[in-house]
Amino acid sequence: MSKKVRVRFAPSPTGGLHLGGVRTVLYNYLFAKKHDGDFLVRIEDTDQSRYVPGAEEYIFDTLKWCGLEPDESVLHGGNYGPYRQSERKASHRQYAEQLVKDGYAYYAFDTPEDLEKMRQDFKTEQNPSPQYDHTIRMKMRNSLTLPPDETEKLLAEGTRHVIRIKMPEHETVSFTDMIRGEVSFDTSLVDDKVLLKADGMPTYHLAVVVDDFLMKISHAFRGEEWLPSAPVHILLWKYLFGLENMPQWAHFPLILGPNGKLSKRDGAKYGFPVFAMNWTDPKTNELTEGFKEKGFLPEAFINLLALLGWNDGTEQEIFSKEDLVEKFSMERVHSAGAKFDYEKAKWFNHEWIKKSITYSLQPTVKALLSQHGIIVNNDILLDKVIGLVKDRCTLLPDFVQQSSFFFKAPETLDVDAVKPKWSETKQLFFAELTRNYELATDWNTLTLENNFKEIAAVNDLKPGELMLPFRIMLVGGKFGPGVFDIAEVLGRSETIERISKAIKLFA
RNA sequence: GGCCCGUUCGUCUAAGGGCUAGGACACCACCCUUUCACGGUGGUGAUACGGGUUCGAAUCCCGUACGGGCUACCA
Repeated sequence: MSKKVRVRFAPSPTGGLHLGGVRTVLYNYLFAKKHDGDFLVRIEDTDQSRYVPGAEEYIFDTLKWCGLEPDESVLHGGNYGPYRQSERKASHRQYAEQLVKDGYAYYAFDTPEDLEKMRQDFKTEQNPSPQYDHTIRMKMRNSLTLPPDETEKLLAEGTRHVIRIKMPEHETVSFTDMIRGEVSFDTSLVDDKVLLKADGMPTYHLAVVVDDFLMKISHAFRGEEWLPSAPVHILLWKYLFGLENMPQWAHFPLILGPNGKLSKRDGAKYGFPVFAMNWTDPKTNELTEGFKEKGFLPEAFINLLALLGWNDGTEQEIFSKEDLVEKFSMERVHSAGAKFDYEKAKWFNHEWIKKSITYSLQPTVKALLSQHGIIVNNDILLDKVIGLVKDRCTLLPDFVQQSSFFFKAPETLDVDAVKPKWSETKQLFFAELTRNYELATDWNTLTLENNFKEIAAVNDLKPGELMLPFRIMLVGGKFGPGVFDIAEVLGRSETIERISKAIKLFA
């Protein structure tokens, strides 16, 4: 039941899942599946003040859409719950107390005002943001500076306090990152991070270590922004559970926007989505567009995300989820950040639409068309249409423009494209074509085209000059598949009707 | 400021001491197509800079510059 590889993804329910977040899940998922391990999701909801209602559900919806459903989570059960960090409160406190007892941590009674004062007092030009570290902890109000009986008294009275880790003064902490190799830190430069907050909730630092231990996590992967706090986590593992039980770490590079770190704002600013799915912040009512709603296929989305910072060493770029599981390797993940390129993202989607089987696109296209007032009940027809137009659709909504005219005569025709070159002979040609099509024994692309060209030849007209008008008659504009293909799908009566109506319009 | 991570075409990247630094997106040209696309062929375009090590460096080492992250009782 418990497998060798257990990885977990731990989002905080404070907003939508952006590109970097989804890529982190993806890589976690791929690694777990590749090694036939378990993929867990734990929710980091220990910060009540930043908790956003609905965000947790949103996260699971996103995972579902991407096809990255966890084996164990709040929703999926399992043997290592609870999967909401806030539900582990008691257990976390106990570990923090243990650290104090062992001399690796201490109680601190400083109020927020005290901390603010400290930052002001010790601020210099060389050090604009002084930390609560070994150089100043002996100047603060904590169980290191207070006499033991006073500490006891304060605790007994229920004075608000936190528990901080006591960073060693001069030690080098190092670990091997699966992507970066050996990374080391001087502990004297790291501050005494809060482990347990005044409200009894653990901070991420304590929670990630305790939970990973309890959940028997073998590999812990997260974004590069966590690298600076890694020494704290390494030390906690050493103090609490032993380094030999510590998971292997990997820190993924960041995904960058056009101007540095990719932000929510970049989406609106540069016109591309940054979240997997639409996310409306209930606090501000601000909408951040999603790839799903923009018209991306989930397969394309995870494909493009996977390739943003990883490749298999060959020239292959299109990977299905199964391919990715098979080919993925942590060693080939880049260490440098990758700038997101929307043009390339769209290319991936285009490739996936082209390679999609027509019937798999049916429900999506049907829904899209019905949003535009076109109800399709002929699946065979729809299938033909999708097959005809999918090569020219980059985003899913392109299907609307590319295929509505098959189901509904165009409301306006691009008359200007025809009129300047319209003539009596051309009008006569189309009248004759109509009669011919009415009587044609076969109704297929080939016959339609042959008859068309024959009549043109008889009337001493170049087919080329007639194709555009014909297209405008059927489609309304200068786009779409081959005209005779369109006519075939449209059927005899519809084709003839559109020609007749248009002739009057052009005259 | 300090600490950490990073630096190959505009962008994503290949090449982990050895032939003209390869591919993809985008862009340009041509072909195909009497629409728009798809497709095909070709083109422009990169090893941040300076030192080492070496017969030989994009690749290893050092420095500089630049970019990013962290520096909360947020994750």
